[in-house]
Amino acid sequence: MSRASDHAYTVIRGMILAGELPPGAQLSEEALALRCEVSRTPVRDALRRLESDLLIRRSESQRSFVADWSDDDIEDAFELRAMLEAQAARRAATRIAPAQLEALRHHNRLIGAAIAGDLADIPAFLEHNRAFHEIILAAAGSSRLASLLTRLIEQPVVWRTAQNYDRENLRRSHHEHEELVAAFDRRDAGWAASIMAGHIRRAYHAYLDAYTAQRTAAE
Amino acid sequence: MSRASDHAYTVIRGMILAGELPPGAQLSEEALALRCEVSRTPVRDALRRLESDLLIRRSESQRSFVADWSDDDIEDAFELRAMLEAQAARRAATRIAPAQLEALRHHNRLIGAAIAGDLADIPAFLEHNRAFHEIILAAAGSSRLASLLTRLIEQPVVWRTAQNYDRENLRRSHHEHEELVAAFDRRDAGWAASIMAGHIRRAYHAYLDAYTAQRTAAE
DNA sequence: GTGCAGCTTATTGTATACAAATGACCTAGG
DNA sequence: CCTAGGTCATTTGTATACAATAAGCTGCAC
Repeated sequence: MSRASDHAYTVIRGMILAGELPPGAQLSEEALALRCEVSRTPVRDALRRLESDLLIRRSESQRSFVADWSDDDIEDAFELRAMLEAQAARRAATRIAPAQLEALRHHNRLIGAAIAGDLADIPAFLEHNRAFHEIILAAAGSSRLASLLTRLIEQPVVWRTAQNYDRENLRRSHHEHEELVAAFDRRDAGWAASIMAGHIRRAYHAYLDAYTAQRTAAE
Repeated sequence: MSRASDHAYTVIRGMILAGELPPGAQLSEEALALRCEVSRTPVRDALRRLESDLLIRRSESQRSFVADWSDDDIEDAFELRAMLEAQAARRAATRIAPAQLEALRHHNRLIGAAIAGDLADIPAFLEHNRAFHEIILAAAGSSRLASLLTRLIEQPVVWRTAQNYDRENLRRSHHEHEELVAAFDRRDAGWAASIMAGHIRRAYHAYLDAYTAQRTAAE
């Protein structure tokens, strides 16, 4: 979209993801406009988009608040994501182009490289992981599915999960990607869907472990 | 939302659903503002919402067009809807309150009444059918699921389907609702999900039949 | 002390003017 | 006749002023 509106979207989204705007905080259009150095109009636009991303919720009187997620909400989000990503993998298995398959192999090789050293390169892992899943979503060839899924991925909780991955989970994730590539190579839709569902559910439990550890540590 | 913006949303949405704005038509904010007798600001707001509903698509240069749906798109929408509504039924089965169960029975009785006479009362059928599915979605207790599903239901194609239901499909729909109530009554999540998935897929084929008949008649 | 009424203030909704960008058309040159 | 370039019209983006509405607060009555 346009410059000012995009800028506002990126800035506000960044502040939410960074925790600068904590869950439950009220958002004033005027304050955000000052912060982003644009007028209220593009800020309103950005808020609507963030609301559709479920990063913001609005009260019945149209005031905006940073969404806060209960444990049930988080489980719910992972459950839906598992279902939809599995469906994406199912569709992709019979539609994926050779070039896309090669691109998957490429990104997973780089994921392997990122986690190979003594200190894992988490930003590189995240980037190639994102690209990997994006290719599958593109190969699924369903704009509706893509539209639904982008509302569930890269949300605060999901985004933070990988930050807390331990070495074992990084290795498993890399291995599951390899299995996905194998399933795509054989054009086995059921296999691809099963691996993907498990892949997301494992990520959920990895998140739970990390989150529980954090909460315990905070006490 | 607010008065003018809501009004614009309702009017534009109505024009699209009624076919007054045909698929592929370009939408000018100014023209719609005149038509709705409001300024461009609430029209822009309404267009963003309709875009998020997938009723409108925007070109890369931000111009708005009425979305047109290929046969694949339609199959895709029904497939996703079947998956998500089945998930809603699965969750609802173990969470539904006695009062909600009774409300389901109530609406399905009225559906039965609406299709009992020689001439079926389609508006009543649609209204109680909508209420029936809405109760299940509420009982599922997942705002995320609700948010995703509302983007798929009541879209042009889905909406037109019931208009073309023949007596046999109306009767089947009523019967499937009864089975859903039975599954909820037994708290059988798997059963409820299966019935719901079949319910939506049957609706898809009913749509296909009606659509094919229309196309054949048009030649 | 509690609760309600009315006012004050903060916040969002709408209209309008203007700026920027895009697309179409038309003309000039090959 | 076709293409390239530029100009003009159309359309969307942004800023700002003003209107409407909702939240919060103060003070009064009970």
